[in-house]
Amino acid sequence: MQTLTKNLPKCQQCPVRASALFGHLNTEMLDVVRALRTHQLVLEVGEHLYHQGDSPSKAYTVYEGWVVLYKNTHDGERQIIRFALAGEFLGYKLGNNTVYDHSAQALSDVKLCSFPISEIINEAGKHTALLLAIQSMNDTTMERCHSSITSIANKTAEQKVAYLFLTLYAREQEVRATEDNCIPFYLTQEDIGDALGLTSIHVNRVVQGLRRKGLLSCKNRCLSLHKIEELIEVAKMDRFEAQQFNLI
Amino acid sequence: MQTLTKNLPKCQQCPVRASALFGHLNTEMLDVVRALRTHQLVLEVGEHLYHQGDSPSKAYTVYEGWVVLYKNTHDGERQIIRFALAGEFLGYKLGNNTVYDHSAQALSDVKLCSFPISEIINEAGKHTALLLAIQSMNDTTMERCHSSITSIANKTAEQKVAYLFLTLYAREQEVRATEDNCIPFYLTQEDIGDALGLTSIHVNRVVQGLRRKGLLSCKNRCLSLHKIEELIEVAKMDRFEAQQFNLI
DNA sequence: CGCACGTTTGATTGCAGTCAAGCTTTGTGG
DNA sequence: CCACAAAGCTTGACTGCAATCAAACGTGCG
Repeated sequence: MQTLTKNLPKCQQCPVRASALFGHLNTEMLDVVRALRTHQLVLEVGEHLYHQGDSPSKAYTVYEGWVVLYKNTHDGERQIIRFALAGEFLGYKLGNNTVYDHSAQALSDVKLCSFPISEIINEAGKHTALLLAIQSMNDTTMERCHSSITSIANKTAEQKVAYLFLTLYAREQEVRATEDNCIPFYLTQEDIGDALGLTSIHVNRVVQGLRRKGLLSCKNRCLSLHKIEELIEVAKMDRFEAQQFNLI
Repeated sequence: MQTLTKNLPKCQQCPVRASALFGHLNTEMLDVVRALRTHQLVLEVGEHLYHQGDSPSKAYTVYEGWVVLYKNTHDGERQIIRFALAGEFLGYKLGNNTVYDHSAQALSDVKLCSFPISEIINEAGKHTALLLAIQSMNDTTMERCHSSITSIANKTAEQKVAYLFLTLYAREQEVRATEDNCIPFYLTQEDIGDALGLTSIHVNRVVQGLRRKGLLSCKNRCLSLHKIEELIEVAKMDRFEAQQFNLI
């Protein structure tokens, strides 16, 4: 893990700002936030940002790359809780005697902006706008969690996989609109399985099925969705949710 | 839904205070909170507190009874997100153009304390202690959500059911310690199925299995766990989590 | 080149869903 | 207070989706 403290990029020109935590803060508030950002972190693929059981002291926004959050399970496997993409907020948890219930690991090379939690709290007390921004980010994460539960508990393997692809695709498109409807994709089939409660073998069969139907292609760490509408149908994603993700 | 505005119980003598959102606030802060609580609500079994799609304006703490939070699924069923027991906080979500992603319904007769969200925000800006209390409640809910995902995705039906029973039992014990290790239990087997992604028929078989092993009994809306240690083993609940729930 | 990691294929197994029907409890109205 | 309906629980037979086991194939990297 490498730490950068000099020549940090300006928040106002931040490429992920629009979709990031602090997206809808005004210029003045942005200065407050920037003052909190003490440094940037660089992680290589596979490196951990924190481990389950660590005491939290910093929160982070992903500047570039993908981070996976996971819990260790009873049988020595891992359950992936969520994927944090560019612009997203993670690690925010109050620290007195509490510890992280999950680990955070880099899925690609990752760059993060780092904020001391105690100072965030401090500033949030002074600026309602910041408080609202954080709470609103929290709400989004919570809703994603709810959708995750719903998906994992009630859908077939094909529906789950299609759903996951659609949501990752939509979230990635939001930060970096690509003309060729292709996004960088850092997950192995094992990762997908660990996120959805499936074996990588079954994920493989399902992904092949989706490919054969011409709905998507996925090679060279790059995912293309060819028929969004049909995928939404396959995933049994409801219209409201599809709209929230800007898919229709 | 009935609204009470007079002779509201004092927060300082609140039976659920210790485990409630505002449990670790000092007396002074408690007065601030009480001032926010404009009224109490009374719901009968089956009544809704709010529906998926409603705009949030109030947050609530459960004063007595059980509330179920659920999402409608693509196939017309429902996925239960969580159960809110006495002392818990729900409905807290920022309101500008956003709507609830789930519904809240009374599982028993329920009494709630009601707080305008905008005023909570206001006061949280003035009192860091309140901000921390809310954030800490948020963290707990989030962690429960993570555990839910892990349980639903990776456990067998028997493990999931045992796990759910243990957690509900522990949470209920926390507010009202019962000498006869028996808690009021408001769930049907259908509810359990909807929470865990199982059919009620399969839940039935599993519950019978646990009964036959002498691990628990459940009749007359009353649940007793006879062998906690063994249930923890069956549920594959890890020691750390069991400790968090005060089960060991 | 060879190893490690990820993907692919096939055969078999088993957990939980589905369908169908009977039983028990609860609660409501005559 | 009884009758009957509705809701919830229980049982059995059968089915199917996804796990498991086993092994081969690609591919990128040291």
